[in-house]
This record gives sequence, C-alpha cells and structure tokens, in this order.
Amino acid sequence: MANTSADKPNIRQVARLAGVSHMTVSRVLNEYPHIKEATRRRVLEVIEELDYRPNMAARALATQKSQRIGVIVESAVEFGPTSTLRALEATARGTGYAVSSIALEDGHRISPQEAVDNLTTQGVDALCVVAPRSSSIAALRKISINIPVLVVKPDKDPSFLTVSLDQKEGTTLAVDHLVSLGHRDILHLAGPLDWLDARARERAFHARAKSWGVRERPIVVGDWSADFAYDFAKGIRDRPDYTAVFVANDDMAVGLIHGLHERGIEVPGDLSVVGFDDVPLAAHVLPPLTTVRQNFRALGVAIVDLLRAAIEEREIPRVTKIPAELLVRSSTAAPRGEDS
Amino acid sequence: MANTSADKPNIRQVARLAGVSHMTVSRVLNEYPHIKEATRRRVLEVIEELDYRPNMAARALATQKSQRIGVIVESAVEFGPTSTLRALEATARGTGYAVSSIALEDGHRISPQEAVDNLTTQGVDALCVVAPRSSSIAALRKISINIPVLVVKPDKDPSFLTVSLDQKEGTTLAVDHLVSLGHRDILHLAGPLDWLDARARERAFHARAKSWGVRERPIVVGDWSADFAYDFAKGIRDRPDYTAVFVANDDMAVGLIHGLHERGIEVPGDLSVVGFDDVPLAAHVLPPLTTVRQNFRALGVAIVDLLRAAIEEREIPRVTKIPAELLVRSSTAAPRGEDS
DNA sequence: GCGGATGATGTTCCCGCTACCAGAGTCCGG
DNA sequence: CCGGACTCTGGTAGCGGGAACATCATCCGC
Repeated sequence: MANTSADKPNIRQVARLAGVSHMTVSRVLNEYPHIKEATRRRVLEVIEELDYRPNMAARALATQKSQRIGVIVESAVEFGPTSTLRALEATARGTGYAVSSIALEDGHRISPQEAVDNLTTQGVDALCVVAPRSSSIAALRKISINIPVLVVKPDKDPSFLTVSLDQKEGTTLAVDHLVSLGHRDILHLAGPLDWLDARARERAFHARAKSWGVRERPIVVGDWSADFAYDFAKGIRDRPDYTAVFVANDDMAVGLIHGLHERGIEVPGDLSVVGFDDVPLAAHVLPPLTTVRQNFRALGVAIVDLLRAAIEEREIPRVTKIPAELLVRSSTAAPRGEDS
Repeated sequence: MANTSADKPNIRQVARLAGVSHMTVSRVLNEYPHIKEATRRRVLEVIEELDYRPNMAARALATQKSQRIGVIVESAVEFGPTSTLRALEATARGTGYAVSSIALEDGHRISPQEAVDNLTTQGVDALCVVAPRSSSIAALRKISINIPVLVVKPDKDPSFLTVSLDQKEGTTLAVDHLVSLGHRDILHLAGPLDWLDARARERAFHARAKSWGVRERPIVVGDWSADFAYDFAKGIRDRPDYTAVFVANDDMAVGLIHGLHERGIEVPGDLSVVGFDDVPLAAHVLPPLTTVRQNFRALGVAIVDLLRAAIEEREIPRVTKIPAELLVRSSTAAPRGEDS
C-alpha cells in the first residue's frame, strides 16, 4: 500500500510509473473528460499504489485557488456562532473545501481588519462572517476585499452575500406560546443590541407583542451571559409586574432563573421563562427550559452553497427559509389565577 | 495605502519598486540578519505602500512547510475538547501558525484514517490529537505518519509526543472535598471508559477513595450526556445508599440532578454532587454546581510549544504540570445527620 | 598591503502543479 | 479521399516564493 521511500511521491513519479505524461495524471485528478478509460484506470492504480496525494500548496499556487473558506465568528463561546461554525466546517469538508476560522473575541479582542488580514494571508477563496455586531459589519465595509464575502445576518445587505436563520419566526413562536398560555405582561431580556441577532429578536418580539396587545416592559439589555441575568434577577426589588420573560438566549435564561430562585420567585409558578438556542443542557436544568431551536445544519449547507457558487462564479442559488422550532418544556406555564 | 491595480502584488514587484532583487525582499521578510538597515527600511516601505502579503501557498511549496497545525478532536460538542481546541488555535495564531481541525464525531463518524488523510493532504506540519478514545489511538498507531504527532492524553506514550491536563489532581481535589464534608459512601458516574480522560478520572477516583477508606459503589459508566445521567437517576429504585456522587463531567452532573429531582431526591440535601469541567452554566444551574476547572489556556500553550519545537527540530521542552482547581458551590454539603 | 573572514546583495534553479497551446490519431460527411 | 471536428495526449511556461551558490565590497590583523 505504502511506497518504500519515505518522501512523498509527486505527480511526475506517478506519471512515469503509469507510462504517461504528468499532464495526463493531472487530468485524471481533475476529472478532465477526454481521458481514455484504460489510461485513467492505469493512472488511478499507480496513485493508489504509491499512496499519492496532490500537493495542495502547489495546486493553490498554480490555480490561484486554495479550496479554503475563511470564517470570522464574533465569539467562540456563544452557542449560535459555534454551532454555525461547526455545521459550516462539516459541510465544507464534504465538498472538498477546508475551513480556517478566527474568533473576534476569544480572550482578547481582535479587530475585523486583523481577522481579514490573517485569513486573506492564508489565501482563502471566500470569507464568511458569522453572527456579527453591527460595528464589525461597519468595519468590514471599509475594508476592500476582493474575494466573495458572505455575512450571516438577519437582513439583506447590498454590500455582501447574506444568509440568515429566521430570528423572526423563532421569536414569534415563543411569544405566541406565552400569549396562548395567557400571558399579557411580558418582559424581554435582550442580548447586546449591537449584535444583529439580538436586535432582530428584540424587534420581532416588539412587533409580535404589539400585535397581540401584550403590555411590554422596557426591555432589559444583557450581554448574553448567565452572570448578567443572574445579577439582574437579584436586583429586582418588588415582585415583578410581568408574568413572563422572553430571554434572547438560554444562558441568560438559566442565569435569570437562578437569580429569581434566590429572590424567592419561582419559575414557572411565579414567572414563565422562555429561552433561545436549545443549548445541550436546556432540557436538564431545573426547571427544563422552554426554548427555540434553530437549524444550524441547514444554515451550514446554505452558506457553503452560496460561497461555492460565488467562488466558481456560478449563479447564486436562492436560499430557502430555514425553519425554527419551539420546544415547550417546564419553564413556562399559565400565569397565576388563570386556568390553562 | 492600497495599490491601484486590483491583483495582488508579488515579491518581484516589491523588489523592483525598492530597487533590489527579490531575494533581498525575501530576506527582509524572513528576518535574515545581514541586511543593511537602509535597505530593509526601503523594502518595508514599499511593502507597506503596496500592501504586499507573501503568498503562503508559494512559501509552503518552496519551504515544504505550511505553518499549519492539524488538530483531530474526538468530538466537537464536549466542553473539554472544544476548549482545548480554542486555546490551541489562539496560541498557534499568536506564533504565526494556522490551525485546521477536524472532529471525529460531529453528526456522523469519521475514521482516524480519514481525518489524518484530510489533514495531511492539507499539508499540515504537525498533528495534534485531542481527548481521544483508546480506539482512536490504536488506529492512529497503525497509520504511518511522517510529521510530528502529539496526543493530549493522561499518560505518556512512547509512540507520540504527549501532554495532558492532570486528571488525577482534579479528581483528588473533588474526592478530598467530599471526604472533608464527611462523605464516606461515594458513587462515581464515569464517562465512557474508552475515553482516556474518563478512564483516568475513574482510576484516580478509585485510588483516592480507597486511600480514604471510602466505601465505593460499582461505578456507573455514562456517555458524557446529560440525557444518560437523567435516565440513570430516574431509574434509581430506593433511596440510594451513598451520600455523594462524583460525576466525570458537568453535563452528566446536571442531568443527574434533574433526574434526582424528579425522583424526589434533593441535591445537596439528600445527595451531594460534584462535576468536572466548569461549563459556563455550572455556576447558574440549580443548585450551582461544585466542579473542577482545568486550565485549557495553559494546555494550549504547552501543545503549541511542543509542536513548534518538534517541527523546527529543536529540543523538546519540558512541560510543567498544569494545575486544576476545585470550585465549591452549592451542590455539595455534609451528609444528613452530620455537622459540618 | 595583502589574504581571508564577513557583510550585503544578486542569479539561477527548483518546489509540484495546472493553463495553454500543439499535435497526432480517428471518425465522418460530402 | 480530403478537410474539419473531435478525442486523447504531450510539451512548455509559469504561479510566487526560497535554497544554494556566486559576487562584490569592506574590514581586519599582521
């Protein structure tokens, strides 16, 4: 199976053993159509025998394409961005692309400019920006980049290719669930509003709440962290005048429930809480969290489809809407004094 | 700042504008010592002006080094492996290396052979395997690889470079904590024992428990998931005859507490639970989880140090022990009828 | 004042692959 | 039976860097 000599065989060695020119080998590798079947088989046999692998660096140099997608994620700790990244990587690998990723915020902060530099220096064929802050997008817009750029963000943007998970649908599902339980006084604990996803959830919440005639409270803006929500809950003075909280992500929902618990406010008895993300622990925290699950796998596929089309200068395919799903668990119930 | 023409400048264009040969530019880039200061400055100015970036593919082709480390992680969902991966990436980037990673189990399973193939085809300079199963290691041992390979695993292994987090220390801390609270009957809920880390924790638990004269129960082997632990807890028939559980990771600890709660067994009142990992939510689940935190950042640094030394054929540095830390929260207390 | 070490730079070739052009054989219709 | 189209294969010239060696100055000690 393996060749005896330690160093890697190259295309010319394959060619020599197969009795053809190295160009024919190259054509076999690249599935050029007009190769005689016998020749192709002979070449493939030699490739197998030598365990030959094409040298990607050489190929990249010759073709000016690296078969690599660069990904910039806003943060490597939040559930949404990391899930998107993983899905994207898996899909990309399936289609022969490699992925290089870089987190803007992972310990210390890296500027969008640095991230783009790092990735373009690696010679990526396209760039994907996941779950960004509006400030990152603004910075990005100022950088001249001559490869396709896709941004995963809620609204279309003429400067970039865009895809998104439908934040509106997920949020609507959550609000409708609370309303159907009988809640009419709902607080929204939002993510940082410079995150476009947080902003989109906030807007969708506002719109849906209004259309149901829900009495909204001024929203509380958090930072995605359980700590923040915990501190917020601990700081509540009187019994709240709302009966439910729609929280922009599960981490904050869990922190909120923790803080509420310490203040003697029970979920869902005194207050219903619905989260967003369906993190792995959401089903097992106490009480198990009602939350919204998004389809990251489909998102990954959509991203790679678009990017490949852009790289290969094919027509950009239309992306179908990616549905969200509400998972009703135990952190939501009818408000007190209401029969479900 | 940017040059007018759209296509990227190359080293010869820089050379021409600086009035030197391309080799002088190359030497400036690679910090070759004998360059006249005036020349160096001139070259750097032109580089700046053209916004020149060296082409990594060309460099890789010429040097036979890609400045890229390949990482194989067993799973992209568990907290430990992903934390290690992120720390490693950040450190590597800081030293001019890029990282390509691949998860053996992310949706569907990829064989170690496929993973190695994928990464070596990308031309990585070294391989790092994180948090592996013993079966993966066995498979790895059969594959002939002619780049340095480092495995993050609890015990030294003559076939590879190795580093590890000290599972023994963390486990010992946890057991000592339970013993000091007065627990003498402790159950261990382990991770899948073909995971080396799970095995190491199990062994360390056994050793420490024995040395304290703790009455161990036959260990329960889980799969890292909260679901498993939940099901296990739900299946408990009578009140348990142990007063504490040492769980091999936080996810299972949370699932366990959930299941216990449904069976009417309260934590820590009836049973103390200590986890392992300190996942982000550990401080906020109910009750907040006593757990062991490991220093992944230090691990990342150690990995990159070793790998770089191996790649550059320098002497392999000695790795200092990476300490673990016990975080005592509310899921542990003295057993009933005991005064703390 | 001269040989040798050292500093500072240039020339050439090659890394492994593909784009591009060329060329030989084959088939077919008029 | 000849020209054109199509099939299949080969040769050559880069892609953008760096290694190795060559080439000059310059400096130094004796």
